[in-house]
Amino acid sequence: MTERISDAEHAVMEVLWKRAPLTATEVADQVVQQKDWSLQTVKTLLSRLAAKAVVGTERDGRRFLYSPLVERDDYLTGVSRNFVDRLFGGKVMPLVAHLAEADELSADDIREIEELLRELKK
Amino acid sequence: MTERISDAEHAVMEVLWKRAPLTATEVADQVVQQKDWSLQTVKTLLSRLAAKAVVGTERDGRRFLYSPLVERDDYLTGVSRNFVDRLFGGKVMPLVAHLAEADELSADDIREIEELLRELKK
DNA sequence: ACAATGAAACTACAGATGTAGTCACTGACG
DNA sequence: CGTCAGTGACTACATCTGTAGTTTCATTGT
Repeated sequence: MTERISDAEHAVMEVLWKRAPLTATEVADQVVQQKDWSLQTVKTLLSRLAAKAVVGTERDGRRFLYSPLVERDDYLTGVSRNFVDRLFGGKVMPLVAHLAEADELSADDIREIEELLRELKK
Repeated sequence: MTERISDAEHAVMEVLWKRAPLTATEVADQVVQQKDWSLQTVKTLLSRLAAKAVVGTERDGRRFLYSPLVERDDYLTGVSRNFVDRLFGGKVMPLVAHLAEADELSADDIREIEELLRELKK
């Protein structure tokens, strides 16, 4: 049921998740610092997101204010589960194991994660 | 530099990663148990993968034998890094934290990961 | 030698995606 | 009051993806 968000759209969402509501121009100003896109491109992405009801629009005089309609957390949960399911058979352990073996985990990372897990077991 | 592999193509790759080389028909036989695709669809996917040099072809008389040219591990590393970079700022901890908060981690999962980390620190 | 079979090659086609351009309208400015 | 700049709406268009169908060629059994 969760609407699909493409990579390009995701960059726009990140801006809105950081602060909202924003006008299209404000969003574009932020996005352009990351991606080399034109204002029109950002507007198109906002329209598509609005069409999918992933962002909401609120009229403000001549322009619109855009706000996310889905929580970043919910989105992350969805894509994370999907990712782990597709690539690691739904188990997180193999993912962590893989990252570790690929040297994507520093000693500090490991310490941080251990502490986090200790907290969780409270 | 790592060639993009689409979702559908990935399903085909999983079969080849399990066993290779295989003929197109053999691959399709496996894939069809998971996805409800026609033989032609699987052949198309194999062709696209071959065009991208993600699988290699070896003539065997009248037909071809297909084998993966990229290691599953390398592929996983690439997509995992990309995933963690895009969604969690490149840090694994927030990912684990997120999964934990979203109740995607069972107590068993946590124990397993802890043990894994302990091993790693050796 | 010929017809049926099976496999690769080529073609198809709609929907999603990335990346804009252009049009029309409206309020602000001179 | 006429012009311009900002804004949303609509249009564009090449690729990529998912999902096949059709054509062609070689092989194999009769």
